[in-house]
Amino acid sequence: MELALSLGDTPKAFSLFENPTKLPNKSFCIPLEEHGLAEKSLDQKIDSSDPRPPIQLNLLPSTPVLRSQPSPLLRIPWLNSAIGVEPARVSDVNQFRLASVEDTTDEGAAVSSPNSAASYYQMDFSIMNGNGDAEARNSSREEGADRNTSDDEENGSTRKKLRLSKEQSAFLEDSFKEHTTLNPKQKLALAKQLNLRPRQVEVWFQNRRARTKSKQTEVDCEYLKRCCETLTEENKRLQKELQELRALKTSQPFYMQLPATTLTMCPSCERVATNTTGTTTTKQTTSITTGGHRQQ
DNA sequence: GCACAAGCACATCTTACGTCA
DNA sequence: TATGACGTAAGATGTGCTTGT
Repeated sequence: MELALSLGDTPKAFSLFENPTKLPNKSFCIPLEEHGLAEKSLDQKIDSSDPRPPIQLNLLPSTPVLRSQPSPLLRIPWLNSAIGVEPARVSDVNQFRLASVEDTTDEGAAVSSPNSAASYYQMDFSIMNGNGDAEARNSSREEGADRNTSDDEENGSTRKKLRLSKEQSAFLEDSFKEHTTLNPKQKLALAKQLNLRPRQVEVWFQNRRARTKSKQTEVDCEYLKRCCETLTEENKRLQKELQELRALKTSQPFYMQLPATTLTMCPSCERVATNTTGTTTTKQTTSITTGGHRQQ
């Protein structure tokens, strides 16, 4: 039995899954919501009056979302049961990647820049923004688009960072919910739809994945902490029980000949063992010496 | 096998924005 | 109320790795 726990980024440690992108879609996850760690920014971005359902992050430890960083924690069933977490099944959210792609370079995007008359946006987000702040943001975004066509060094001004409008962010979030990586066509389509450069969309998705992973790491840490606490308690309890049994054995040697009244489960192999004096029988027919189970 | 391009993760920088004294 | 310091979120950039051609 191969146990592998990780705090953070140790993808190499999980030899069971060399290529996470080929993992089955039955992975478990620790929903952030359960841990009260749902992204604050997400909450901020999604207006409470927004009729759309709240965006739920499927932060899958093993989804293709973060292809090199599968979180293995919830592959350990006894850990889940130990801390009382009922893992949620999730569906694959990123099943498609088109093999043939068209040109998606930013140069290509420049053709459909916001200032291009040939652009055919499906949604005019500059119109959708109803407040002056958003308008300012859009104007700054257009400055960004202008910067795309003219070098920063050209005007010598410091770059002005754009802030995506609520609508743009919500739209990107929705897209992210559907697929956390973009193929070039999707990237282009999103960029056109949102009046952004493809590079911006790409960067947004990269950052989003990174922050999702960061949050997932937080969740994993919390999860491991709880596991550790639970196991420590269990260890204490078992040590105490062992001491009592030893004391009993020395004081009442004949008592131990009686059959045990409790069943114990080996946490490593999950086999139920009936303990009697001097013998241990498992309820499974397979060898109990495998999988790290130590016969006592 | 090598070169190249594309895409990604990751670390980091930079800027906008909210909070608080 | 205005303001400056501070922290945080998020957009942007650079770098190295992987993968496909």
